[in-house]
Amino acid sequence: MPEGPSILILKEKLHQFTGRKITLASGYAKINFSKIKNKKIVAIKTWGKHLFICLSKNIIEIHLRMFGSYCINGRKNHINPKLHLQFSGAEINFYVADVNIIESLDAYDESADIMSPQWDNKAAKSKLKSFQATMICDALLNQQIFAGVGNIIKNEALWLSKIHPEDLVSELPAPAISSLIKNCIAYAFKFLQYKKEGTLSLHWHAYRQAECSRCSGEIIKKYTGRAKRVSYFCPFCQQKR
DNA sequence: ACCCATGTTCAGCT
DNA sequence: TAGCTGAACATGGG
Repeated sequence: MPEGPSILILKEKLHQFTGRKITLASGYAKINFSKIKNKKIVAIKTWGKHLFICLSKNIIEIHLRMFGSYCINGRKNHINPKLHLQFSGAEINFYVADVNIIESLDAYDESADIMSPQWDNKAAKSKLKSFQATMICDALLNQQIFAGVGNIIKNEALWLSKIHPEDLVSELPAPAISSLIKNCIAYAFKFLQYKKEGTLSLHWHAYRQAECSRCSGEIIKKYTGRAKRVSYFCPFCQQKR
């Protein structure tokens, strides 16, 4: 489910619950349910792939990881919710998610969130400078630099900027870095739009593609970087430097 | 039916 | 000791 844009959609869907009281909270999450029972939701926020259900005192932090899902005003049949929030005549269920109760959002720097109006290009460039020996495919997935970027955005942004996923940060000239950051943000918002339309996969240029939509050459699938995450790229358009 | 994947943490090793 | 790697988690779609 996740990647920043999908979490933003979740936030929008949960907006209707602001001001509402959690009448009952349950699930197999290892949290102190008494901290959220009978509490009112004051805001729904996000940072990267993290969702925050803000109460007056505490914050419920949810991360959907790879397999997480949710159901608003409904339940899945054969799976127990990690977190079930009951309201008068409404409910929210989260499945297979990481759930924590935290005290503040201080640890989350909004200027590193690719979907935030606070996003800061210069800060990202400056952080990248301390990752010279890191492959760009890994740097893009670093949530401290690009919170919200996942494997789809990574692959598409690299393709758009014609950068090889295994290039080291040190090998990339400044204009390439600028282009990559620009495309990253721009594509994240395209992702948001396509996801809402239900047309996300129709717009992929590299991710899970067989053929490059620019040169018609073969797209390579390779496990790259420290994280050994899949990169899809066109070896012709995205030449190694 | 099997394989794979929009993610991250952490134990355990060198 | 610090840095790295693979395991672990766990579901659903192709």
